[in-house]
Amino acid sequence: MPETSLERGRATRERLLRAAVALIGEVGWNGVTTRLVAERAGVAPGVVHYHFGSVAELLTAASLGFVRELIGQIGEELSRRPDPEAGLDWLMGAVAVYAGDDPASLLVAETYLASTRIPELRDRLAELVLGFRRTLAHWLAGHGVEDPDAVAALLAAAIDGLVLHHRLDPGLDVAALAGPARRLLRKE
Amino acid sequence: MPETSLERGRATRERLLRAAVALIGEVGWNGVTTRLVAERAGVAPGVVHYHFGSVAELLTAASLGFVRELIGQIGEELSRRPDPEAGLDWLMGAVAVYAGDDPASLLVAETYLASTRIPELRDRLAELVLGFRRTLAHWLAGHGVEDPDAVAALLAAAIDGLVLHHRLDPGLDVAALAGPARRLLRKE
DNA sequence: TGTGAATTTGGGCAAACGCCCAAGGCGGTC
DNA sequence: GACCGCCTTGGGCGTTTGCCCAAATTCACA
Repeated sequence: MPETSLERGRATRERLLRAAVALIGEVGWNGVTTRLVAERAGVAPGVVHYHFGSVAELLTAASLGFVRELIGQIGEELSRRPDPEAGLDWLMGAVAVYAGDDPASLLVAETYLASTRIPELRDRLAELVLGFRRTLAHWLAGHGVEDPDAVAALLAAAIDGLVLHHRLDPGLDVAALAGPARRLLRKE
Repeated sequence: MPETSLERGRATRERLLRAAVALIGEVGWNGVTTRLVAERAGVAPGVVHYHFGSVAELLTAASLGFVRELIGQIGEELSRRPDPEAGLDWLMGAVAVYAGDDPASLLVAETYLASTRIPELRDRLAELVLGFRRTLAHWLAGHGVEDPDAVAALLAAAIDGLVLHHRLDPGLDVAALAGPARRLLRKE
């Protein structure tokens, strides 16, 4: 299996990123240590600081990559729905699937919080969230919803908030909120 | 100023709790250390583990106390409003005041996140949030809003989500969202 | 088969961590 | 004034942390 050093390096870097994504959700942003992520990736501890300047840098890259992909997938799913009502139903259903204690939900929450302490992360995350809100607003506007920007901001915030609350109250029936949420789509 | 040992102890404990509240917002849950909180409170490091079993215990007590008071104040303010529309306006205005990077907002966010790793904290926080949602639902129901429970859940989630998003995008005009949010209050 | 650049190894370092504890105040009670 | 219980002090213990680095390894290429 011929393999150049560069390719091996790239593959190792990728393994570190994947290990970091998994661990942020499992043990939290501050729980991910040099040695832990190295062990999970199956490499020696020193490798971490060869590929990344610091642990924080690794975590930043890993979390941003994950959030970017997640947002892209949501946007794609929404664009497939025939109307905003169907989109809202799907959205609430998707949020309901995440109990709030799954690694994906936790990673997103951890990233939000960590972004308050890491300027670089905050700026990049802000771009992503802003882009998502714009996508949402554009999609709403295309279906005749009034005040699409404001409704998009409310929906985006509600989604993130629901993930947090669902964790605290697993009995919360998120999917059932789609009905009242539809009121946001109606005209004056 | 005659003062018994018990009174002095109580005062010190209170100082530690206040210092912890301030520091959680400033440096984050995991950034609060034994020595840091002791220095802020103006006491020797050993005092922390005399009054509290562990640092986590101190942080749990401090954050829960703060959130409890905050929720109580919000509920009180809402009950003073003549109708849900006015309440919503006040609520959004209050959220808008918090830029998301103030200690209070950060403390709430930190507490949410920490609660995913500390069962004791999660249970107590869940009680508080559930209570707030019930207060909100009761207030909405009293004004003839349909599906008060669902609307309360959506509003509570949106508030927390907006605090997070406002931090990422300081340009977000939260107060302006009150208009579209009113649609949630209307009858079918 | 040798050379060199990229990658990997694993131990080492200083700093910071939570928690502990013997010793020392500091009032209120006899 | 001696005692007693509560509170406070500040240093110490063992552990873990991020990051470093000289040496070893790997593989394409000469």
